[in-house]
Order: sequence, then C-alpha cells, then structure tokens
Amino acid sequence: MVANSSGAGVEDRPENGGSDAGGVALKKGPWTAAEDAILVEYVTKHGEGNWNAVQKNSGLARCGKSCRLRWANHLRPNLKKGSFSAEEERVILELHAKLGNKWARMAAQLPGRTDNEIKNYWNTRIKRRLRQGLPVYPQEVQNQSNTVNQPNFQNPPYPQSPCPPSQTLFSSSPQFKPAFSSSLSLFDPITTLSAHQTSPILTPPYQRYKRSGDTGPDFPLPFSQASLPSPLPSSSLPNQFSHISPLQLNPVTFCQNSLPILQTQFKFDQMVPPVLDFSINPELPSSQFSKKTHPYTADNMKINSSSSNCGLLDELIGQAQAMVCNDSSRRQASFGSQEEKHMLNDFELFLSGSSTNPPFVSGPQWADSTSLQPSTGEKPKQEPADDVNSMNEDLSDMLIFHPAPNIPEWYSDNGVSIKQSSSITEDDIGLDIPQLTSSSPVATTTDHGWTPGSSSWDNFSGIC
DNA sequence: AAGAAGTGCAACCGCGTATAT
DNA sequence: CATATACGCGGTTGCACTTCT
Repeated sequence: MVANSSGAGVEDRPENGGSDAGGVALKKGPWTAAEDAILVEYVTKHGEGNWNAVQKNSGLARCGKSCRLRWANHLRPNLKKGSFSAEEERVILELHAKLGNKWARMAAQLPGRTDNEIKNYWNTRIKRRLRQGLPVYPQEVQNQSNTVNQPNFQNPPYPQSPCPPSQTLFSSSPQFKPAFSSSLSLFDPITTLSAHQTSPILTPPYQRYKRSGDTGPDFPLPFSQASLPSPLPSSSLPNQFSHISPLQLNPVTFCQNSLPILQTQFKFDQMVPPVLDFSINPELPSSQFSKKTHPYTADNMKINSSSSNCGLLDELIGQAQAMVCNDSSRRQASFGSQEEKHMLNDFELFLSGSSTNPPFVSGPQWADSTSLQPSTGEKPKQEPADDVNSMNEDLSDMLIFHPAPNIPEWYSDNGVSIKQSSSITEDDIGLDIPQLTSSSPVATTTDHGWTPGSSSWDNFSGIC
C-alpha cells in the first residue's frame, strides 16, 4: 500500500537495515515519507539512473536497487494508482496470453502501470478467479489462440476416447503428439519455442534453464516449478484443475488427462479458462507452486514441493525413479502395451544415466511434428527463441505506447512530467487501450511460421 | 467479539545482462 | 579478455488489512 510511504507505521529502524554500504547501515522495509521526499528531490535534480549514487549523495540510507524500485513503482510521475480498469485487465490478459510472465513488457503497454503492479494483479486477482472456478482468458484471447493453433486443432490432438488415466505417464499413444506443442501454444510463450525448435520435453531438464533473460521467452519448463499444478487445495480449485497431478507435468500425461478439461470447459461462454495443464502457468506464475503438498491422483505418491526449482526437479526425478523402480506391478497395469513398456524402459535408462537420450524422443509420435527438431534432441538452444524474441522486441518497440527510451516521460527539469502523446490520463486509458485492443482483431492465419504468441503481435495497430 | 484464514501489496532477493574499467 | 559495477527483471516474502468462522 501507499500507506507505507505515508510513514504511518514505520519510522527509521536502524535494526531493519540489513546491509551495510560504506559504513552506512542501509535501511530496509517500508519507505517513509521523508525518504520518499529525499528520493524525489534527488531524482528531480539529477535524473534517473546511477541509483547507487543516491545513497551516497543524498544521504538516503537505501541501496540503489531499493531506490530504483521505489521510484519506479511509487514515486515517479504519471503512475496510475488504484484498481485496474476493465480495459486494462483485458490488455493484461491479452498480453499475458502472448508474453507470459513478462511483466515489464506488459507494463510497457500499460501506461502508468508498473510491472510489479501487474504482477501482483495477476498473482492475486487472476488466481482468485481460478480458485473460484471462473475462467481467466477472454473469449477473444481464446479464439485467437485457437485460431492460430488451428492446424493442430483441426486435427484434434485430443482423442475422442482418451486413454485411460492409468496410462498417464508413458503412454506412447500417437495422439499426444501434436497435443503437446499445440497445447503449449495456447497461452504460453513456450509455444514460441515449440513451434520452431526442440520441444522442451526433448531436452533433459538439466539442459534447460530457469531463466534465459531477454534472449528468449521465460517459458515455464516441463519440470520447472512454474509448470506444476496449482498449489491450491483441490477443494478450492476449479474442477478442471483439481484432478491434475504433478505427473501431468509430463506432457504425455498431461495431454491425455487434459482432454476432459477441453471437453468440459470449452463449453463455457464468454470467458474460457486456461485449457491445459501448461496453460496454468501463466495464470499462476509465481505462486502456482508452493510449499503445500500435492496429492497425486494417479498414484498414492505425494510430492512435498519445495520452493526451489532444483529441489523440485530432484524430487520429481526421484519420484519418477521411485515409481519406475518400485512399482513394477502398477507399471504392468498402467503400461500395458509393449510400446509403453519400451518407453518406460527408455525412461528408466534415461534416469539412470545409461542413456543420454531422454525418453519420448524416439518413436513415431513425434515424427511428423513440425514443431520438433530431429529426435536427436540435443539442441536446447535458443536460436529460434532469439529470433522470435527479438522480433517481439522489435515489434514492441513499435507499439504506440512504448515510452521514449532516452528521457523518462515523467521527468523534466522542473520535475513536472512531460507527457508524451500516449500518456497518460484516465481518459487516455479509456481511449487508447481499447483502441489498442479492439483494433487487434483475431489473427486468422500466420503464414510466416510464427507461433501464436508471437504472431499475435500483428494484431496490434501501430505495429504493422 | 476474537481468533483464524485469506488477500493484496510493497519490498526484497537472486540472477542475468549490459556496460565500464 | 577478465573483472567489476549498474541495472533490470521475475519470483518470493513479509505484513497490514479484510473477511470468515
């Protein structure tokens, strides 16, 4: 709250400052009004940047990082406060569908809003909607995604008669083949990758990275924390998510078990919930996986998920190992066919290190997927991601709301903000954002090989 | 009315990247 | 080229406030 800056509760608390810079104990915690005033004055005089100098020159007992954050999120002019408008929410939804958890980029499209604000918004309101069983993405976003994914959905990856849940983990049913990539494409920037390069599943987890910076989409990984089902108690989850087990982070499993989701949830009108397991990621970015325990539905195993990605990965691998090693009887029941057993064996080899090839790579199920690299799969790399990402960057730069790069739009010599054409009044929001979004008709086709997330930029006026 | 649980938000932290030295 | 520094981003945490029981 801004109450923090009111100085209401928290006065300078030396003990609250943890670090020490140059002998000066740097304060942490809520900002006081006095601190705000100092920072505002300093920035007004000296401009932004060189944040570490703030502490040195102004006597403010805050690290530069903290100063930058405070300025950007609370003190800079033209910040919009208060709840998001309906249009802003819609923009956020669209942007999130396209960008994923790229809060800064999203903020660039929402004048006066900060990445932190958007992030908090998403992590709270959207999560709440999910918990309440309310759909998240507007129909148009869904339509857009569906349309862009049409090639895959025309030939539905989701079989009319899904494989029984018992086949969850290693089914080699050819039906899942396109499902993975296409389903990913729906709402997650990972689609940008999946349509061009090796599917994440084709690369061992250790070859993937938690974060790739701006060189590529910050996509959730199949084994990453972000890809896991919501930590929310199943009782409070929408029905469509309550049954998703952590095992379903395996796309093979996921696509099969996601079938019911599709079949049932797409009946909703107006708003459409995230369709698939992987689409959960965007909805519950940071807190979609927490310290709570997630009951397995497929097995009686439980995962005490840690907050660490690595720990989670280890756990998952461990659980998988435990499962494949210790539950042969269940395996027999679950993986009845020779093909499935073969895949299971591959997976065991992979886990044991006897095989460098991750499972799921070989086999006909991937053969005709254009989204995949050859099954050698040893290319976790990001060239396509870079391409697409850079394209997004370029296009983003062309957006009408993109702030001027050199001089902060809110800053002028006298401290009075300099309004750009795009900024930033309540009225502007009511006008420009709708223009932005309403003029973004649903893309019908993409013939440039783009993936849904990236191609949808074309929908924005001012880009093309 | 009181405690518990949930929610929302500001701030912090760690990491990656860019730039300077 | 290597190292240091600054900056930016996304995830996470802490806490005040609100709602529920």
